[in-house]
Amino acid sequence: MGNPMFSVNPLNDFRSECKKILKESLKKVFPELKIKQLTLKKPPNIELGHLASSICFELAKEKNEKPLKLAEKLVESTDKTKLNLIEKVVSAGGGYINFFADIKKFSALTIEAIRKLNSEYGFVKTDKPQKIIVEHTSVNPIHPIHIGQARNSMLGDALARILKARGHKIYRHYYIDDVGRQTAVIAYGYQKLGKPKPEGKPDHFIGKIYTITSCLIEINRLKKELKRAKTVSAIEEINKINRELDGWMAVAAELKTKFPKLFEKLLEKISEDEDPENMVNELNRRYEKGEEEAKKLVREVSQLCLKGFKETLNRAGVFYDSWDWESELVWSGKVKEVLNKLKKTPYVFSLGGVLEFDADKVAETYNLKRKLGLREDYELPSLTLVRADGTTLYTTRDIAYTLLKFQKCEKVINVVGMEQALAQLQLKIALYALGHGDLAEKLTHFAYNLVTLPGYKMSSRRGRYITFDEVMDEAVKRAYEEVSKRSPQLPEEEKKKIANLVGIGAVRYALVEVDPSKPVVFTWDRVLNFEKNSAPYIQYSHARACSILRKASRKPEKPAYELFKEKIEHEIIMDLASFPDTFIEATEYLKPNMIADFANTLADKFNAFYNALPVIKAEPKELSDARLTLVDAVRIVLRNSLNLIGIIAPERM
RNA sequence: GGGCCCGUGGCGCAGCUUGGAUAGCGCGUCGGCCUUCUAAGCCGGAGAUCCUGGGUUCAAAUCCCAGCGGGCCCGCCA
Repeated sequence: MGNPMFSVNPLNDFRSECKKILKESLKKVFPELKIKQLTLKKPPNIELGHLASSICFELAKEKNEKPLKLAEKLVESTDKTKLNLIEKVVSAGGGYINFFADIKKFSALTIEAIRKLNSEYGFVKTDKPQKIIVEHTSVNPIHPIHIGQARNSMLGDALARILKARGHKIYRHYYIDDVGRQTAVIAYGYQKLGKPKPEGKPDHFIGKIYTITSCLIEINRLKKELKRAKTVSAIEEINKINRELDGWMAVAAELKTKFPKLFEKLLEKISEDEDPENMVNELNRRYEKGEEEAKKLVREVSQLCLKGFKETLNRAGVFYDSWDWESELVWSGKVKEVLNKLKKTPYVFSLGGVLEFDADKVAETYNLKRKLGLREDYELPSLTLVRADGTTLYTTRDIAYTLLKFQKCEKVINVVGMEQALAQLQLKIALYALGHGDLAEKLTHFAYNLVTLPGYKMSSRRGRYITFDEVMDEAVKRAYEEVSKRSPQLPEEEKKKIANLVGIGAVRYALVEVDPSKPVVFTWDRVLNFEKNSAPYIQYSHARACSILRKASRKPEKPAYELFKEKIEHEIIMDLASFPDTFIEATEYLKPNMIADFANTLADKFNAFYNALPVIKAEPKELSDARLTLVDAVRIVLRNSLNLIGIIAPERM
């Protein structure tokens, strides 16, 4: 047969051989049987075998025989002369067929593949590479990125990394939402303050102004509404407004204590205006129209904020290929164009001066409900496309943006919070209405759940959030203390470098490790976890592997893999061989958390191995050599898997 | 009211797409291990109606139906 010297997917090689052998046996025992797809799984315990088939359970009924009897027959009829990677085949349990790998050959195949492919091991290339845009983060440039939004960045960046490793051409896009009322609010406040030079990090500075301005405008608006309600004595409405007002007054009090100077100044300046809310709306209208003065103002604020974002994201290891301004879509007429096309369809209607899009009708007409996973009797809400004052809404502009994205790629992945699921669905349906059903099918909403603070939701408008920056600061600080304590001999520069990649790694890991569909309650000890099931734990395992290799100070010359007799060694080899499988699955199902999980499991096993068995001093030397190659392979796979989720693997810590 | 998502030891999670052998892991807890390659570590113990009830199946944490609990959405916000 002739084994190749190395393999891109050792487990798959073994699995293929098992399937082939099993198929031949089946053919021998049941010549008339037409064999469907065989799936082999890992038994719960490696002592039972490396792969197992449960086919006999299915066959039992049809053949009217006990599963175990069938398994025994099939095992007996295997052609032992054809076994290569397989050491033996046995029947077991109630009727499983278990395959044992030949440890010597399988280890050689796996370890040599890893050491040969090195930084490419595991990253099995797709046979249909695509151009894919991953749009992620896209935080509005009105306040710093908070820890909830950081989940978006971490997931989006990890997705981009794994898809790239899979062989796709990836473009990372940041959509700058500089159009809309929220941006007008911050621009208004910034102007009222006389366009001040930022104190501290610009996005943090902007964030304070935004929250205070937004709060003051809200209070002003509610007070007016209250007055109006009182003139008509609408009791229920008065109560409702009062409750809301109380809430905002509490926010105002909070903000006043936190930022007294800024608060006082903004209060004074905003009080000069009779109707600040209208000023904001006016500014929004002027910006959409592209009036020079408005453009200059809004862009100035946005740029300031973005400067802060870039600093934060670069620090976290997140970079982009393109920063797309939403305003460009409006000014270039792309939004208008889309709107005109939509108006020509039978799905757009005018209601009280606003333009509405009848998503339900489109879904009915094109028979989309089943396809989109909705019940037939579910009525989709309509989508407002244009306000009474002629300005557009976010999703309207997003339709134009989506079409623009598809000019550059074949597939779009939007990393957007789960709470926007309906809007993302309406966007998709709008594409069908425009005759771009083909594109709609290549548009993926990668949804993730909220990060909440214990007891309450984060709210940018209320200034209640924990910033990504402060979380990273705290994590790096803690990592520094830890490194200083554990490795005082290291030079200061190196300690800082390690603290940085460990601290940030911890934060990244904490945010990708959980299934995106599950909510995360932010607690400091969760993100600052430096013990098991954390990036530092995996990084530490990697550093330990490096340390062994460093101290060995010799190349493994004659590794004798047949000397791997320990269960833990076999388990590690199996894990290492499985990495390509895990990678492919994580990529195809868009599950970056699988990678985190894999790395953690491998680190666990490696630490158990580290503790139980000597490497450098193992006897005979051929075993020591074999273990050295195993350690080297673990080192490579830990590093590769960490890199996939944007975490750096240090050689010392 | 309707839609989407989640529900696994005291707490936090994995497993569910593709049903299969004793349901994995972390925190906490109890007890051990630094004169041997970094103790950010390792080993062992205690601890589970896999939300409930039906159904499908030789086999259900996993698939289907109904219900319960929690979150999110249903805006001329994003």
